[in-house]
Amino acid sequence: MARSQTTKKPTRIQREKTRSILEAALDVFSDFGFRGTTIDMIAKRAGVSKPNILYYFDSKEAIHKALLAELLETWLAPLQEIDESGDPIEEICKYVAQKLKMAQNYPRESKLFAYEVLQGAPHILPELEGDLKTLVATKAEAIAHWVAAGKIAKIDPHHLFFSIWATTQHYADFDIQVRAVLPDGKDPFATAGPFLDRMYRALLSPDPDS
Amino acid sequence: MARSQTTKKPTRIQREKTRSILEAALDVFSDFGFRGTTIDMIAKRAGVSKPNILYYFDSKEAIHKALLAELLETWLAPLQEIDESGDPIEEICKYVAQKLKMAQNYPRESKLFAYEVLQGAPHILPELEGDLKTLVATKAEAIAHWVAAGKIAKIDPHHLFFSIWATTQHYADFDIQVRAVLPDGKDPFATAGPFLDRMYRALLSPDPDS
DNA sequence: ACAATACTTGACCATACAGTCAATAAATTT
DNA sequence: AAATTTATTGACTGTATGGTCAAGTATTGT
Repeated sequence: MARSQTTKKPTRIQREKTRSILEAALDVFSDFGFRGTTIDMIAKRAGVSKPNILYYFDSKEAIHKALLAELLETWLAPLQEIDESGDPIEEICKYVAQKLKMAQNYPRESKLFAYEVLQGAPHILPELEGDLKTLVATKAEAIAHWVAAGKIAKIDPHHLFFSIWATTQHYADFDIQVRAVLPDGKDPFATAGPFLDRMYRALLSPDPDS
Repeated sequence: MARSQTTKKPTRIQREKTRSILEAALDVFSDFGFRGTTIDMIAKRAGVSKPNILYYFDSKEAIHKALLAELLETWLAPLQEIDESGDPIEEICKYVAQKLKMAQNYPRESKLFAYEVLQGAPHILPELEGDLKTLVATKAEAIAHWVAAGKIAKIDPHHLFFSIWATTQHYADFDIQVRAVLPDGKDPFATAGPFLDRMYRALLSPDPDS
């Protein structure tokens, strides 16, 4: 029995099944949350039996953890790309655009993350207080330099990031509300792009007097 | 047996108990979500037995619905106050400040709402597509007038609301993440206030050329 | 004081669900 | 093709939990 994490190298079937289970689990977890999801839902979605799922993962929680671990890497990638030597406003706007695209193309990941944080981040609090905090601190430093050099307006870098995360992920996490409120036929993402671009350019443009 | 919604007028005990149960339920639901909450948790929190809870409410779902119904009223109140005849930028900034204060003082309500919408708004979708949509349409109209009159910059009113909801509620819903990332000793709400005020003033200030 | 009504809860029931196990089937190795 | 290892699942177990019930206690009205 090569159940879940043995030290052996995975077979072809193991790799494929693991992937398809994670894929199905992401579907279900992002819709119903951890507690709202049953292993049977994941099994049905993946087209296998429940014991088969538990042959590849030790528990429901193990699947959840695996998803979150994968998630964090891709989720933070765009932030790393912010380049202090580039043009400040273009760098930030590029980041905003990237985050919005991610909300559009990876809404399941966004919602999984939202559930986790709402819950109090039981699984990823250490990562938030560790990797994320230091990464943000570094980038906040860069932005502080831009401010000090008068290249952008005097704004708090941390709250800048919070506002970007909030405004972009909102379109994934609160998708139902956005579509309920928006006039019929108006595409959320297509119209959000220009709005956010304009908002951050206005916010960051340095004061005339300085 | 005067179980839950009979047509009789409620006794003193009924009013008090109902309130204390809802209070306890808000605590627990906002922390663990609907599925993550058990009636026993609510009972323990409220200091009564489980059957006693079910004496006042027909089901766990009934408690949840009651909370959401209450919530929506208070939640939308600040939006109604936006006054087209007032100063545009001051009206919007007042709204932002009010929403931020609500996130600070009523984080449980914010999280309850977040869970509900993440879930796909199973209980309040009708209200979102009805009351909320029309209210937003009205206020969006007012903002469109301000834009047309050149009093504020050309921005999409709907996305303006989305960004305000996102940025303010973020501090309640993602509280754990905000505190994990923010440098020690820096108060989230105290520092968010000025940031958001500045952001929306920058966004809304009319272009010099127009 | 007495009755009637409102309130409270321990014990219970039925179901849902995470996780196990033994027995079978499919791959893979020899 | 036999042996071995890997994969698969039906049937099962134990527990958690939403909800009921009957039997008691407090409160209120007269």
